[in-house]
Amino acid sequence: MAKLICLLLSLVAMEIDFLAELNEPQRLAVTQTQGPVMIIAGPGSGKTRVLTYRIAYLIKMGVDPFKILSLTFTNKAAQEMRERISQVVGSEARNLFMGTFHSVFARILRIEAEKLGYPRNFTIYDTDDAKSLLKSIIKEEGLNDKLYKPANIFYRISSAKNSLIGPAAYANNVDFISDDESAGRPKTAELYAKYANRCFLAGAMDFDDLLFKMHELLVKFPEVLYKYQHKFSHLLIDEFQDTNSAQYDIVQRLSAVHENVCVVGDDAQSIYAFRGATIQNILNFERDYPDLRVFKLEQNYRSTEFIVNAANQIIKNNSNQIAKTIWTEKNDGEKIKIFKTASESDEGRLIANLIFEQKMRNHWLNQDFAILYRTNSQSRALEEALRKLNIPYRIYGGTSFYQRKEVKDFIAYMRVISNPKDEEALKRIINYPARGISDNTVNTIIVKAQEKECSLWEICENPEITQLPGRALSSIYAFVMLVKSFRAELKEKDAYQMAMEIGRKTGLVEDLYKDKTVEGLGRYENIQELLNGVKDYTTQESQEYEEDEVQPESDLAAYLQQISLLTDMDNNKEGSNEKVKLMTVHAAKGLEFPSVFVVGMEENLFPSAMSMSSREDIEEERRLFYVAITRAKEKLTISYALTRYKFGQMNYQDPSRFIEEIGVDNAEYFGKTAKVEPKIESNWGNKWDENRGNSIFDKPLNENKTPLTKLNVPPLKKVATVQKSHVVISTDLKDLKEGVMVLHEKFDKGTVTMMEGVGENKIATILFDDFGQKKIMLKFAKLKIIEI
DNA sequence: ACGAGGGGGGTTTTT
DNA sequence: CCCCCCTCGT
Repeated sequence: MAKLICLLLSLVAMEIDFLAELNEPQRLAVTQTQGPVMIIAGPGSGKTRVLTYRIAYLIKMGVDPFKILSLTFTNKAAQEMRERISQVVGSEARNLFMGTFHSVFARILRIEAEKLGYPRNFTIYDTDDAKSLLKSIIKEEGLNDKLYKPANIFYRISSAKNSLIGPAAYANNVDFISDDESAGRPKTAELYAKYANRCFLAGAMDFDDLLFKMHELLVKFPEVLYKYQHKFSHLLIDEFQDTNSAQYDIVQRLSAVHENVCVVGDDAQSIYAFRGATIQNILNFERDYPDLRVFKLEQNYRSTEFIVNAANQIIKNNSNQIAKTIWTEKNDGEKIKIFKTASESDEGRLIANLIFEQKMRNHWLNQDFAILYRTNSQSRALEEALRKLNIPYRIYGGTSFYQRKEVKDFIAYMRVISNPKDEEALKRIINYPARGISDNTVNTIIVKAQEKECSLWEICENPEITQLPGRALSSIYAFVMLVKSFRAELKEKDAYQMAMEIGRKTGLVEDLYKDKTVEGLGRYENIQELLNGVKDYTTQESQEYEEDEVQPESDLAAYLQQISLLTDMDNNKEGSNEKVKLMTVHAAKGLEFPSVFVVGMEENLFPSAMSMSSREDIEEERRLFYVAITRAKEKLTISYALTRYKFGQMNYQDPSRFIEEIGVDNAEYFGKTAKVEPKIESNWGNKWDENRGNSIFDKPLNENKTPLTKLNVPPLKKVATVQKSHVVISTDLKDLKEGVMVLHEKFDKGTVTMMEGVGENKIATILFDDFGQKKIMLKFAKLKIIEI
């Protein structure tokens, strides 16, 4: 009785808590626990809070956490949500089934794999593995690898899988086939079939297979479908606008019995169409669930008024959207600052200075800042500038830790030991470290495996049938023995012990240890880090789940599956909490920062040149910009550069069309001219012709091959006199080795003198000011003196 | 078997 | 420019 009262009291207390913290639509979205629910949630509208409370509420209402499946976009989001829920409901939160689509399905597939003919410890091929396999298939088929590029074929296969089209269906699919034919790649369907078969023989699934095979599992095995339909009584899907048709199909199937499915999304923030995501899912959802309750969260708690206004201004240029108006009560903010800079490095310096200044003025910390860009390669110039001001930063995304060569090699050993059929891993290590198995031998094994329709490993176990010479055979025997000796220990050892064993027996760690070069040291440290990671994983797993029904999964296969789905975002590196964060806009989805910098707002960069062929493309880029600016809570700074290097070639840039869309009332403009011009006059080159005194640019660039370090001073040539209101784009002498371009306003007056002949493939230029003191050196040929 | 050096190709975003 | 791949030399 007392217990019941307690429960009631806590329910009441909780209800009050919820009511206090949630606004009306949020509260409705939380408490509508039965039946299909769709929450359209604008940026900063408390979407995560609603999801968190909804799950907590479900648990408090007596739903078993084991029966709740919550699919998020990143593992980190899941982890954070789990923590927040456990603050409300306690340790029960641990039993929630939470994670990304990919990781949750991988977990289920691990349990059910054998039904599909896969081993339980199947490997997950990452994109590199997949492309490498495709590359060898293309080669084996004797196809022209200029025409059949692995990346391209991979993309085709990926799109097919995301539309639930298997190899057989692909071969009969009019759209796919006609596209391939007109692209001159009629063999694509065949390659798809071969690829799928090879993956199967290798006991491997790629990322898309995790969805595709999950779907197959539910379709082919009604008892499995039944099992999971009843296991999960409540489904929650975050970032629904970024799900693809395969994901939607699976969600529909899983929720078909109870229809307790809650999707949360924002059509205006859909930015993953390129990997099959479709807003159509949101529209279909209304069609497929007539009883659907829809809630719109339109109040933004994150950003100040100017930012929200600008966001609304921008998104209204898109034709395709669900009507909603985001509003905020925070009306005391400052305007968005828009900076025009001369070059990429100038932009970097500006941002670094602004961060420095804002830190001082507002007593903000490094972690309050984020710099967002369209492409990963843009981080370089920013890094340089931040480093010069000693501002600690951390880059998210880009080449992940697990993709480094030495790490991949080490992991390949673990993969082969866990699943010897894993072809890609086997190929990596079969002769690494060198053990006398040549490329030719490996090719013979591949051919034989093809012939026998089996994995490479099975050939290695019986290498006699290849009729290879005795020397090669004995090398293979030795290799097989090595792997088998590891496998024998698999049962009694956890992942960490196995990893240590591998490091010792293969000599991998020792080899790296011996290498005392800087790179070698780095590689050694990476392996150490990897081993630490394995250790953390094993201890964590066994501790956390000790008293629970959940099985500890600290074995090698589980570890491997987990890391292959880990993103850089999930990686909480030491000290990254005190750093400025650099990432692509895509990676910033779902995050927020007090001060946000959106850099490189130039036409052909953002929007990307690759995404301007259709209205849909442009609209996705616009949504991406919308996502970018709505990350900012208080300060938003946008910048663009007038020049940018691309393949070592300097190009003049136009400001992004999106800058205009912000609206002049929401922004202040800074830079060389006071106002942002919608179009920059393209007369950059003309003035030059008038001013230049000779034609050093006409000479072939690679005429002089003196290395940069041997800096001689050839005779000077007077080229031009800079007049007032001219701008010289040049390079600081100290920046020479990095080739950083700067805009020098100081050169209001002065003589520009140039010389040629320094640096490989480059023409260097030296500028003197009138006082003959400051020397500024140009590394690049394309000096321009322009009038503003 | 490995490295240096030439040649060619790429230019988006990611689970 | 940068990175990958191929070749050729040791």
